[in-house]
Amino acid sequence: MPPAKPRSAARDVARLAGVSTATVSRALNTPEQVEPATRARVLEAARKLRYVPHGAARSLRSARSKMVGAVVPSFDYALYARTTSALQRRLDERGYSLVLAEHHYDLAAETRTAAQLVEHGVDAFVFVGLDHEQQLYTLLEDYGRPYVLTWGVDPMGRHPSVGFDNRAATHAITRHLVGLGHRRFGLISAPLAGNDRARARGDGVRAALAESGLELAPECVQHAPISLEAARGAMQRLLALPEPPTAVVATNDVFAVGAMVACRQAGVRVPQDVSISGVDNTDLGATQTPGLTSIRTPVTEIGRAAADQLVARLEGEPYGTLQIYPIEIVHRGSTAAPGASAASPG
Amino acid sequence: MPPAKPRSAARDVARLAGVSTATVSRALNTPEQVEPATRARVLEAARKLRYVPHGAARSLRSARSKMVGAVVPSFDYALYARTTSALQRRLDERGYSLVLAEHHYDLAAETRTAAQLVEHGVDAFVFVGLDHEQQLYTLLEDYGRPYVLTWGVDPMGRHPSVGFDNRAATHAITRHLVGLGHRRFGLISAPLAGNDRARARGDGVRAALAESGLELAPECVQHAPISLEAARGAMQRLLALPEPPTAVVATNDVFAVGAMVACRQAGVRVPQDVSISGVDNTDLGATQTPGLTSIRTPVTEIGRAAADQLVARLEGEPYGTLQIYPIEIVHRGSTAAPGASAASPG
DNA sequence: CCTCGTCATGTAATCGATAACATCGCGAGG
DNA sequence: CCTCGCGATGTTATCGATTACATGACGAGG
Repeated sequence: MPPAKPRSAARDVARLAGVSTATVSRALNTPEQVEPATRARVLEAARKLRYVPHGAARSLRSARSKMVGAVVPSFDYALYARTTSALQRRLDERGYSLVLAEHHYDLAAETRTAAQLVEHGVDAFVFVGLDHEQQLYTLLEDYGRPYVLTWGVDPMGRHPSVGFDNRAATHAITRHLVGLGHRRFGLISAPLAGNDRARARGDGVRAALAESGLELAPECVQHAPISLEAARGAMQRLLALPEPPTAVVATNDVFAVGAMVACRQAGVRVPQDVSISGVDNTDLGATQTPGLTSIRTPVTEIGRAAADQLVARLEGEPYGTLQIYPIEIVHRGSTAAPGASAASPG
Repeated sequence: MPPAKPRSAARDVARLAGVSTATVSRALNTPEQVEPATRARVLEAARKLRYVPHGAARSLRSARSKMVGAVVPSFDYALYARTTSALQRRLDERGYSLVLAEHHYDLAAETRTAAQLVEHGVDAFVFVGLDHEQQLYTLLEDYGRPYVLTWGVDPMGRHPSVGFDNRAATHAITRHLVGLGHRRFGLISAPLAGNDRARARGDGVRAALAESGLELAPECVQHAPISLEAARGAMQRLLALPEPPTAVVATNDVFAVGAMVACRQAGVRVPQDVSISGVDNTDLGATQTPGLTSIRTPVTEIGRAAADQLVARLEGEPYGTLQIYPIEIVHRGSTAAPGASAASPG
């Protein structure tokens, strides 16, 4: 490595501009406090020296790093990526940076990661879902770090959250399927441990069925890690049942597409032999043949709202702690009345 | 916000353990330098007080933040997400954290973002592709920050890079299609500005065609931003040509799937009427009907190798600056001889 | 003409961990 | 028995920007 040119410090800028380091700091941070002529000299000097303030020194002194941390389950799931992208854009507009980490659906890892980020001086946090270790909340409170939970709304309002009603999402889809005449349902869901979204979505299915006097047979419920491959296996098990379901509700699009793949391979027709629905309305589902009926979830809205709330709190502006966005069914060709001929293509 | 409990500092741990702050620091960072009994007392005290070292103070003094920054074009493209995920896991294993940012295919934004991260004390950088502003390299050199370019390999070896031969990827696919008997080709590519991957992939197509005395008609080349919708439009334009191509090479799977959607809507059969191929071998392509022929690219390998190289450089270990991974065609049903009946399903 | 307040700027303490240097104690070698 | 050396630990200067406080100049009001 070539010997690094020593970075310019506030001291160098001060010398060049003929002022003190205090004035440099003021010219950059509270420009209205400094004579326009002086300010101009300082800014010019800073530009010439390509001065970049030393963030560590700044956070050390001012206890502010202008970094927001997001700890998501996985980068790999398209939805979180979209939300994170929206989050970053909005933070960027407000002069904050995003630090991103994943915990691979391990809540203990999530707490450890958050601790590391606190160590690095991250000012505020975004988490996914409502299920978290008590220890995480303790950490955040001890260090006075604001946070927002996303993708779910805390019914008790104990934690600031932005999201939508996960239960309502699958409830709406299930009602739709019941309305089409389905009576025997399957459910493909993520493991429930530490995943409130999966629980709420499962509950939505059960509640909608109960309203019509139906229920979910235990053998018709399959849990799988979020991957196409696992979902394919889950669907294969459902198809192998003596009396397979005529409608399968998947708690997200990845599961639903995995299920469609399994049907294709088994020669089971969608939607004539089985209807399949997802949640999240991803490109993956939308481009299948037939198109996947799904629920549009407020992916980018969540990211933006989380950013707005955190920045507001950090800057001492007013903010609301609970934001619920509406969802919407997107009908495509993967759902139809049982035994019907193909629905309009999606 | 409840009044934050003042965070425990090294001083508090020192007091509780009956040692000096220097010993606390040593017990945590260079444990072999401290008496086992003392070390145990310190660690116990740190645990009790839930002590988290102050990262800003540490970086200020030691000029090390243990953070690696990755600036990617977009979180939204599944491939970068996979690579980033692998990168983060490996960094985590080595005791580093990942700071992630996106630049939305804007190289000036990329440089600005990197400057911000330097300001926050990020130790080393990962970038995507070979095209970057000279100013970015200057910044990195001035501040002595190691970096790796990913997803492409620098033929001149001027910059450390890990990736694969983008040109070879489309070259191989095009040769395959020529071998099947195709003579009239289409290309759907990302805009070339600031995107060396797109350029290399386009070159690969042209080179393979040239070897068989063929060429790409100008009207058969479509540029589009990376989105399904844009790719659909591009394919519609190709289909509207007086003499549409019988084989369309897309420079990534998103384009290819967008093209398949356009065909479906236009009643054009894949692969009988037109063959379509992608690059990157994503789930999106793999689950289409028919399955998309694509190129498996070393997504996770790139992330891991980038992490390994940077950590090695930061820790003063030996490292190689150039790593090229092999690629592989994945044949599925979307490619066949022109006018053939359906190939084996994918 | 003198005093006081205000605005612009300088001076120096400060944030918390690290690391160079100082010190202490103990065992080995002369 | 004394000294030297080394390992363990303490003391303190330091990283760079911020900010409380000090200073000095200038103008208004008595």
